Amino acid sequence: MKIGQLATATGMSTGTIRYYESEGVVPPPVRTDSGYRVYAADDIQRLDFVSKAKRLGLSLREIKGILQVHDRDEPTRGHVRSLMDEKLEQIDATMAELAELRTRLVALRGRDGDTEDGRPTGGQICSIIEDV
Amino acid sequence: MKIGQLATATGMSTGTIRYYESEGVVPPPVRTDSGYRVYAADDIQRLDFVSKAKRLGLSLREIKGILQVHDRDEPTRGHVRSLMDEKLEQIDATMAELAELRTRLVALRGRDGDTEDGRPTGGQICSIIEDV
DNA sequence: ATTGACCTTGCAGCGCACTATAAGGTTCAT
DNA sequence: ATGAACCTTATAGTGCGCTGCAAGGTCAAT
Repeated sequence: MKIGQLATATGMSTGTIRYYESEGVVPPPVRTDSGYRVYAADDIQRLDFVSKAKRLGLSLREIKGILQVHDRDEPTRGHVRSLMDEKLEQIDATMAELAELRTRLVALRGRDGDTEDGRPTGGQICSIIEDV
Repeated sequence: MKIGQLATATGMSTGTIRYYESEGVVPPPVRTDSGYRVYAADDIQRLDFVSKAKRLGLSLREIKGILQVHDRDEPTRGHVRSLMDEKLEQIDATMAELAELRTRLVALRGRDGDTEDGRPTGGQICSIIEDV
């Protein structure tokens, strides 16, 4: 299988696959005499794994980490579980931040600090933002 | 006031202020004969405005937009309100996405697809991720 | 006159995950 | 033999908001 076919099979671009190789996410494949990359069916699975992990919000760096554990023939489950715990914490933190921001925005949005024509007083730029 | 004093007054770095100038967020100030930037008290207020707007999650581009409205001597309130409405929509969308991701992560995390030692079967890399 | 603290410019680099482009080589069918 | 479709590499650019550096100019005090 050449890189174009692998790209079609996985829904990625050839550029992305080469980029993953440069980042060590996929190993350098065998080459033909003329230098073309040659892939095996395993590589489809590996790239599908990358796609799925990405959809779960894991970064390339994190995915590379999981794959390295796997490539060392160590079990990945524990590693992945703690990664997911981290992700969950991050998600909760982000959601809390967003919720707070939302509250602030809603409160400010409804305020009526400026004059009738929407112009603030006293040289302000926009009291909705400035009176925090 | 020279740029260092303005930086101290606003809690920004001189680099940031020069960057803002290059991006049109603050206008090019008057210069001394030797080329030093000279600022007025107004500029502190403008930069404080930028800080506050950033803390509300507005991008520099959006902040620049508000300031341009203000610099044209038009009222900013309506503009800022609709910007905030956009932000609120974005926040809600992001939070919904995160909530869904969270649900998926929690569900997957607790699963028990791999064998006793945390190793998946059938050549998989990590069934927690792959069995989606 | 020299030190030290400030100021100037322009340009490069960060992290992230790619995408795009140029300039060339290969393979296969016609 | 020619063309299309594929492949190769290296390099640069994207968006965001800065930060850091080098190489020099200025200003005030000593």
